[in-house]
Amino acid sequence: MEPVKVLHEHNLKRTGCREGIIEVITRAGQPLSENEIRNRLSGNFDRTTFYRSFKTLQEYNILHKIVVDNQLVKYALGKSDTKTNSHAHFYCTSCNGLKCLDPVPVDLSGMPEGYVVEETEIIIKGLCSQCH
Amino acid sequence: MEPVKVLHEHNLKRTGCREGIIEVITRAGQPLSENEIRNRLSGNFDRTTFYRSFKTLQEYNILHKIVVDNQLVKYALGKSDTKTNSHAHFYCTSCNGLKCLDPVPVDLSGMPEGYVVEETEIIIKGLCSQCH
DNA sequence: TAATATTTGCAACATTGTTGCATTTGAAAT
DNA sequence: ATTTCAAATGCAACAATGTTGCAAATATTA
Repeated sequence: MEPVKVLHEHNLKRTGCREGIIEVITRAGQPLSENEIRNRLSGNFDRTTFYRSFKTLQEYNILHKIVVDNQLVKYALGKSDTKTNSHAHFYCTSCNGLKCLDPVPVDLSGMPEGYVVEETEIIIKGLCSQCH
Repeated sequence: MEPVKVLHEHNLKRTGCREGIIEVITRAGQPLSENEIRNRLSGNFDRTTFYRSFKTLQEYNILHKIVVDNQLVKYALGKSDTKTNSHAHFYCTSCNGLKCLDPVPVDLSGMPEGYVVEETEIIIKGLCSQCH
């Protein structure tokens, strides 16, 4: 969907930074890091503005954050989801690319007594089809 | 096992920082952050030394790093493992405690064509038995 | 005890992220 | 079209986590 529409639907102001982020990630078709996004954007935004935009867009489930090995952070469109069916992410250790996968079933029958599960996060590492 | 023995077994020099890290995490019985470790240690070590010790101990599979939501980093004893049976971690969103779980089966039958899986990481979030 | 390869501490720097505050701006109301 | 004002921005400063280079200190081995 058009970035403008997405923002309007959520009653968010239309700003260059927000629009740009959505558009760039949409066009790339895969999660991108802050730098990857910045390099693809025409406008020049302060880092604070970026982070505030990321935060807002995450709060409205317009995008979600993925962290691999800490220090490698990328952002993807859509909301991340929960519980036993986790929205998983694939990380290619060769090209550093990320890919959102369909939910991967996780067997939580072995959880210890008294623990309540609210959400699961899965990072699957390996080689993507390009790098294999 | 005694910290000294662990180090000796891997032909690592016995230093206060390495010994202390192993001992403190062993005693705590759960993964600890850099600060939690520092506060429990008697000696006062430079942050660089800490990180180099963590690195070495990880290379020798004496401990492993766990990252939650990026920015929350903790260290645990033992090696983290791989593939379809992932050594999972439970994160309590109330007390911020971490717990290493038994391997949790992950169904990777839905992986796209041409992708090679080398390792999976799972963070399960929720409430621990104390906080429930 | 002496030799030496490792480890340490310090300084500097990198990345990711947040907060406070004054200024600017998008969009609704007039 | 202009006014209004809450929301967004830019800047400066700071925090957490982590790395690199280099000289000084130290653990083990001979």
